[in-house]
Amino acid sequence: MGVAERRLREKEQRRMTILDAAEKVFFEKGVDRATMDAVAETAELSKGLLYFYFRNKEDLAHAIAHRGLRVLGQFFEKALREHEKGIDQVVAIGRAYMRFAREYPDYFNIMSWFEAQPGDCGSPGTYAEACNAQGSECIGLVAQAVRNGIADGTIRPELDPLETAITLWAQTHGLIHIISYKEVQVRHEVDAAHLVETAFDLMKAGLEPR
Amino acid sequence: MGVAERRLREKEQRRMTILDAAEKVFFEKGVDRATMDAVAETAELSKGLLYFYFRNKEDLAHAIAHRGLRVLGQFFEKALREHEKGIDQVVAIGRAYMRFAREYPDYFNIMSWFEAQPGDCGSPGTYAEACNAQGSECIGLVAQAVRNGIADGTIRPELDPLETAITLWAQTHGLIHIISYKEVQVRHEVDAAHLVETAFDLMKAGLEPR
Amino acid sequence: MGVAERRLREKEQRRMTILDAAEKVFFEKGVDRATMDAVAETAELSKGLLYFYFRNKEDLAHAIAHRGLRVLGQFFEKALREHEKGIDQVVAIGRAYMRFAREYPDYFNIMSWFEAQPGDCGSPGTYAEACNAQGSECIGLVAQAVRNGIADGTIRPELDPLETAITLWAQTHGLIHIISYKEVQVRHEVDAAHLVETAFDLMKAGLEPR
Amino acid sequence: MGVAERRLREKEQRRMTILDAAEKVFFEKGVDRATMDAVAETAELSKGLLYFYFRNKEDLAHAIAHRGLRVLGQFFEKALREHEKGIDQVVAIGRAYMRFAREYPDYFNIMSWFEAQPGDCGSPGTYAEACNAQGSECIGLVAQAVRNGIADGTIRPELDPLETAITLWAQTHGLIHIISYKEVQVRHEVDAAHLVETAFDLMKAGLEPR
DNA sequence: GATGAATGAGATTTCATTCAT
DNA sequence: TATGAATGAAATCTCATTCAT
Repeated sequence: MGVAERRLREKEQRRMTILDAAEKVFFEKGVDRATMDAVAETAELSKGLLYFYFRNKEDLAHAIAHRGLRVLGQFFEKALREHEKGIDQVVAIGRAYMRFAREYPDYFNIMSWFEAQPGDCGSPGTYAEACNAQGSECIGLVAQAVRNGIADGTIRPELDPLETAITLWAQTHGLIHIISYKEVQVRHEVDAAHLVETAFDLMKAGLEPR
Repeated sequence: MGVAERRLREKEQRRMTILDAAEKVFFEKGVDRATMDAVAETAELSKGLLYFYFRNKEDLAHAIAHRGLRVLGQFFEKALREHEKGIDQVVAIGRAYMRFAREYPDYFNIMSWFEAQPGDCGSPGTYAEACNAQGSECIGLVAQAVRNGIADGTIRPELDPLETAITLWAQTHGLIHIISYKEVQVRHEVDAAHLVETAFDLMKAGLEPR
Repeated sequence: MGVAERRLREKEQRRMTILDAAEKVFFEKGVDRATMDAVAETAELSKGLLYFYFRNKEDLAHAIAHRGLRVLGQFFEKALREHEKGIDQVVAIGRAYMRFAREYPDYFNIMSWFEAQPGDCGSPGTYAEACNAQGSECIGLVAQAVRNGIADGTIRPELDPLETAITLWAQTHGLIHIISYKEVQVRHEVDAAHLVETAFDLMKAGLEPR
Repeated sequence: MGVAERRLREKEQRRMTILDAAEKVFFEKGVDRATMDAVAETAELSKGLLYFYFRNKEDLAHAIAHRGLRVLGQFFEKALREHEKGIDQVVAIGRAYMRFAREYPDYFNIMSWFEAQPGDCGSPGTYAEACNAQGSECIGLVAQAVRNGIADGTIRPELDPLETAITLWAQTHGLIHIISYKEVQVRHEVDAAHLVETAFDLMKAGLEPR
C-alpha cells in the first residue's frame, strides 16, 4: 500500500516542481514568448517529462491560471466572510480582486491571457476545464453576495443575482486590465487609485436601492 | 507638383491595398495565426513591400485596429448626436459599443487583441500610437457625454467625467469580451441579451443622481 | 520441476499476450507509426516488461512477421498436399500466396516491411533470424514442388529447383505487393484478378516443358 | 526579359543543389534515417530554404526517386532501340533493369522505398505524382516491347500487353529487391548471377509461343 | 519479474524579417 | 519602388529505451 501511495505523492510533487518552474518562466517572459525548453531547463528536467505531466504548453499555462484562480477564490471567500451586509460583501469582493491583481500581477496576467483565449469550455480532463470551473466558482461567490444583499435589503431586489455577478466580474476584470496593461495613468493623467474609487462608487450606486 | 502628388496618392492606395488584404487574412485567421506570406499573397504584392509600408506585422495589426477604432468613434459620435440628455448619451454610447461588436466582430476581436498587448504607449510614428490616440478620442466622447449629463442634471455631479468615462469604457469592453469569447450563455445558462440589459441597468443606476 | 515448468509456461503466455497486443497495434498503425506505449497499454502491461521479453521494437515486429510466415508455410504445405503434379503444386502455392495476402493483409504487410529491411541475416537469437529461417522453409516447399515437377515431367528438367523457387517467391511477392500497395487498377485501368491470371499463365508457361 | 529568365534558371540551379545534397544524405543514411538538418548542412543552405523548394522530406525523397526513374527510363529506351525482335526487347529491358540496379543501387533503393509507400496516386504538383507518371512511362515501354513481340510473332499473341508489362515489371522489381536486400547468396548458397539467368529463362519461356 | 517515471536526442516545420538585385 | 529568395532561430512534440525501485 505504501508504495503506490508514495509514488502518487512523488508524482504530485514532480508536477508541482514543473508548475513552479513554468510559473517562473511564464511570468518572466509571458505565455507567448515562454518556451517549453526554458521550463525544462528551469525545472532541471527533461523536456519529454513536461509532456508526460502536461498535455502541452497551453495546458501548462492553464494549470498556472488555475492556481491563480484558486488564490483569487480564497480572496473572495475571505471578503465574503469578513462582511455582513450583501452590498459590503460585493464591494469587498471587488476590492479583493483589485488587491489580488496588485499582489499577484503575474497571476492576473496569465488569467487575462486565459480570458483572451477563444473560449471553448475546455475538453474534459484539461486544466482549461478546471479554470472554467474555478472561474464559475468565483462568480458563484459574487452571486452569493448579491443574493445576500437582496435578502438584507442592501441591493436592489429586481436584479438577477447570477447576471449581476457575471456583469460585475467582467466589468471589474476589464477595469483592472486596462489599468494594469494600458498605462491609463500616463495616457490620461489620471490617478489609478482614484479611478478605482470612482469605479466602485459607480458599481455600488448601481446596486443599491434608492 | 502633379507628379509628387500622384506619387503620394498612389502610395496611399498601395497602403490601403495592403491593409485590405491584411484585414481579410487577420480576420480569418486571427492575428497570431495570420502570416505575412498570406497577406502578401492576398494583396498580390511581394512580401518585401509589406515591410516598406509597415514596420512589421504588429504595426499592420495596429493599423487594422485603428480602422476599427475609427468606425467605433463614428458610432459613438452618432450616439452622442442623436440624444439630448447626458445620461441617454452615455447609455446610447454603451449600446453603440455593443452594436459595433455585433456588426464588426472582427474589428472588435482585433481591438481586444490590441487591448491585451502589454501597453507601451506606442513609439511615435507607429500605428500603436495612433490606436492609443483614437482610443483616447473615444473615451473623450464618453467623457463629453458624462459632462453633458452633469450639466443637465441627469448624472451625479460629484463624478469625475474622465475617470467615469475610462471606467465605463473598460467595463463595457470587459463585458462584451466575456460575452463574445467565453460562452457565458453555455456555461451559466444565461441569456446574453438579458445580461446586457442588466449591465446597462446597473451602469445607468450608478450614474444617475438619487 | 513442476514449478520451473509452470514458470516457463507462464513466461510463454506473457510473451503471447504481448505479441497479441503488438499485432493489434502494428496492424492498425503500421510498424513505423506504432509505438511501444500503445503496445504496452493494449497488453495492459508495463512498457518496461516489453523489453524484458523482446529486445526492441524491431524484434517485436519480426516476431509478428514470423507468425505470418508460419501461417504462410501452412498454406504452402496444404497446397503441396492437395495436388499431385509438380506444376500444379507450384501454381497452387502461388495461388495460396495470393489467398494469404487477401485473407491476412496485415501479415502480408508486415512481411513486406520485413522484406524491405536491409537484410542482415539476423543476429542469432533474434526473431529476424527466425524469420529468415521460416522464409527459407517456405522457399524450400516451393523448391520441393519444382523438384516434384521435374520428377514427374511437368516442369522443365534443366531448371535448378532452388533458384527457380527463389525466383518464383520473389516474383510473386513483387506482384502481390504492387497490386495491393500501388493501386495498379486505378493507375492503369487494369483488373487485378485478370492481371493475376496473366501472371500465373506466364509463370506456368515458363516452367512447363515444350 | 533577361531578369525573369535568369531568376528562373537560378532557381532551378538551387533546386538541383538541394537535390544533390539530398541524394548524398539519403543515399548514405537511407530515407528514414536521413534528416533535413543533414541535407541543409550538406547543401550549405538554411533549413528553411529546403522547405521553400520542396514541400517536405517525403517530397524531396520522391524527387530523388524521380531522378532515378528517369535514368531507368533511358535504360529502357536504349534497350528497346538496340533490339529488333519484341522478345529480345523485353529481355533486354529486364537486363537493363538489373544493370540499373547494379550501377545505381542507391537509386534502386530509394525507388524501392517509394514502391513500399502505401500508394495514393500522389497529390497533383508533388513529385509523388511525377514518380507515378514516370513509372507508368517505364511500364509503357515494356508494354510496347510486348506489343512488338506479338506483332513479330516472338511473343504469344493471347497475352495482354499492359498486364504482361505490369507483371514483368513487378516480378523483376521483386527479384532484384530480394537479391540486393536479402543476401540470398549467403542464405541459400546460390550464385546471384546464375539466379538471374534462371529468372530470365523463366520469363522468356513464359512469353514465347510454343 | 514488473513497474512506470525519466531521459535525451532529435524530427519536422513555421515565419518574421532582411537584403541583394 | 518592388521583388522574392534566403535566413535563422525557435517551437512543439514524439518515442525508443533505460533504470531505480
